[in-house]
Amino acid sequence: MDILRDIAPETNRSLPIALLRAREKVMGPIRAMLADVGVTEQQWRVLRVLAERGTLDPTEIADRSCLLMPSLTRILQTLQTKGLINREGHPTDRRRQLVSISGAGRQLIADNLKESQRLNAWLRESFGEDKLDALLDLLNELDALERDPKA
Amino acid sequence: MDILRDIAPETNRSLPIALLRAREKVMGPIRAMLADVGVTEQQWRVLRVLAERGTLDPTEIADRSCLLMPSLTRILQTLQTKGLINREGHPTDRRRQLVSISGAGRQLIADNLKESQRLNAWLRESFGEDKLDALLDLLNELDALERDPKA
DNA sequence: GGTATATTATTAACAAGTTAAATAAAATAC
DNA sequence: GTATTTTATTTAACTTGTTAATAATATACC
Repeated sequence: MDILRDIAPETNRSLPIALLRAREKVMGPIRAMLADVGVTEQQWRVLRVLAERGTLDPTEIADRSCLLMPSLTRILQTLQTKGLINREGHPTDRRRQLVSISGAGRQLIADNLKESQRLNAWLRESFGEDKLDALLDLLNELDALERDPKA
Repeated sequence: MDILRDIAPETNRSLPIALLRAREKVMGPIRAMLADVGVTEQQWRVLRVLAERGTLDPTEIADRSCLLMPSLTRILQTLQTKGLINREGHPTDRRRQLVSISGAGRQLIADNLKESQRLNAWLRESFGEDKLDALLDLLNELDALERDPKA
């Protein structure tokens, strides 16, 4: 009946689930805001990266927005259909392409800037600047761990 | 060009992305292990909950395994096809059903117990017991925040 | 130069996330 | 005791996550 007693901590002591719940808490309001504008959380991430860094190739976009290439391929198609990005071939490497945000894309970001800032401010205030920093530090440290294949 | 300078922190200072990366770090090895057995991360979560708490109705499974009902519906269908769970109608409330793990389901969990424990041990050792606890505390605290609709 | 290898991006196939709506049974109102 | 409302679950439609396969181009090296 309780084979798992030793490996199944209460769900709030399970790191994967705790990460899932925390992420949902943070993303919920953002998703709601974006739904009104008709873009998904991932499309928003791509637009932000492009607005922030300028023209990029898909590989770098995927890296910076934490998306896998197959997902990004579909997302770029969607964003292009919506007229939120521009794509052109890379001048010297014909495998690659160059992607940049369009004027409409910039406008969409500008339209949601204020609300996005409000959500960030809410987080900093309710949770506390110090705790937020501590949490980010721990998360980055966890992400930096190296796991050797079969230790 | 940099409308976002003030709301777009470096990606490792963005909480949603940091949570995403940390989760991938933790789940990667687990997913790899489960792939060999032919179950997904979410199916594994459902099986664990059932093994841990016994017979439950879908609503409680969804709550404990952090899945939305539509996802759970599909997952339960898959698990039933694989013979890993049993389903029966609720004796008094015919809207509900009762789900329990099958012998094969228990066996699958037992087969992966050792490896799962090794992964947990690796995490505790590489990251540190104290940091792990601190991280879980912060995540739970974040999850407990109340956000009023339009503050 | 020409072949093997690596890199970039896309496609395919299936599982899951998300929102909205549909369905069905039970509880409640009056 | 029927109409209405609430609750439990499923279905639908669309987007993304994930792994594997494929096509096209670049690079390495003989």
